[in-house]
Amino acid sequence: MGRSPCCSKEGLNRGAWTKTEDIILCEYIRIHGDGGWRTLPKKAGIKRCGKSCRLRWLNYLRPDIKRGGISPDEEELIIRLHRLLGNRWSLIAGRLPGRTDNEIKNYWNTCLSKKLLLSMNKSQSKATKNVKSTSKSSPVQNRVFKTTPVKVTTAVRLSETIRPKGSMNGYGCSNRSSDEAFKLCNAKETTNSSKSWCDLLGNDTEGRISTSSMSLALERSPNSYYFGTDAATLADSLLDLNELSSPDCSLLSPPSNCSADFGLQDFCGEPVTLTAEANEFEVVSSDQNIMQRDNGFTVLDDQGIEEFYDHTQPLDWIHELDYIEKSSPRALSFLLLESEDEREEKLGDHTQIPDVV
DNA sequence: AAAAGGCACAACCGCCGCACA
DNA sequence: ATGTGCGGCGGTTGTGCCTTT
Repeated sequence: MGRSPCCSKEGLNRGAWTKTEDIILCEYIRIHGDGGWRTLPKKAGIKRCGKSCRLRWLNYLRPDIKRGGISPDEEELIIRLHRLLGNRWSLIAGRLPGRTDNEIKNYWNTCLSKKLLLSMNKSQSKATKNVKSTSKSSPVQNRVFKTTPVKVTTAVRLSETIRPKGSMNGYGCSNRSSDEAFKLCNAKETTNSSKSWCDLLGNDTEGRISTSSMSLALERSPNSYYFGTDAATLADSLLDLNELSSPDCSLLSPPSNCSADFGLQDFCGEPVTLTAEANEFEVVSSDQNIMQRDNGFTVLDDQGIEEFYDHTQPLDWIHELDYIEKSSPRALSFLLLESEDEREEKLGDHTQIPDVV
C-alpha cells in the first residue's frame, strides 16, 4: 500500500491560482507566518492542497523573489553550477539570490540545455575539423569536472577552497581558517586530543568551534550567506577530523604538490613551494596581507580588502568559480555538497584523489 | 484567418528523508 | 525500534501565448 495522499483532492481548486487566492494566502502568511502547510489551507480558507500553497508561496509570492530577466551573469553562473552539481536545482538556486529552483529548472530545460547543446555541437565540429592539428579535446569537453569528493583531505581542501573565496569576501575568515587548518594537520601528528584541536581554533562553552574570523565573516557578509555556510562547513569538517582515528596527515598530498591548490601563485605573484614543516605552512598561510587576483581584483591591503568586501555581491561567485576551477575543482564540487552525510555517501576510496576529467 | 507546432512557465505528482510520537 | 506526517525536491504535465505554415 502506498502512502495516503497529502490531502483529499475532492472539492479543491486546481490549475492556475487566482488573484484572490494569492491575496488570501499572502495575508495569512503575513499574519501567521509560513509553515504548517497541511493545515494552512483550511485555516486560511483556501480551497487548495497544502503542497500547492507551499509551492505558490515559495516560487511566486514570497516578497524577496526576482522574476524573469535572467542576466547573462546569472546564466553563466547557472551553467557552471550545473556542470558541478548536475540537476540539483535547489542547490543551484541557493547560489542565486531571489531565484527559485523551479525557475532555474524551467530556464535550464527551455533555454540553456538547447543553447549548450548547440554550442557543444559547434565546438565538436570545429574540433573534428582541427583533429589533425591537435590531439587535445575541445575546451568545452575539458571543462567537465568530476564531482567525486575526497574525504581525507576534507579540512585542508576546504580551507584551500575557502581561501580564494575569503580573499574576496573577507580576509579574516580565509586567513584564519587556512592557517588553522594547517595547524590542525600538524597538531594531529603530535596529538589525538580533540581538546587541543579545539584550543587551536577557540571554542565556545559548548565546545563548538567559534573563531572570531568566522563570526567576522558572517557579520560582514549579509549578501553572501553562502560564505557563512563555508565557514560552517569548515568548522564541521574540522570537528569531524577530531573524530577520525586514521593518521590523516600522512594521507594528505605532499605539500609541494599542493601549491597550485593553495593558489599561492595567484596571490603572491610567484610559485611557492611548501614543505611538510609546520613553520613553513604557517609562514605561507599567514603571508596574505597582500593578495592579487587575476580576474580584475587587484592588489589590496587590509583596508582595501575590507572595502572590497563590503561591496562584494553574491554574483561574484562567477569570479570565484573562475579561480577555484583553475585551482581545485574537486574541492569546489565537494564543498558545494550540502551535508556531511552526502559527502559520506560519495566517498569511495578515501586515500586516492581522483583525477579531474 | 485558422490550424498546427513550438515555447515558456506554472502547477502537479510521487518519492524521499527527517522529526517526532 | 517503528510508523506516520510533513516538508522538500526533481521530474513531468498542463496550459496559454506566440509564431509559422
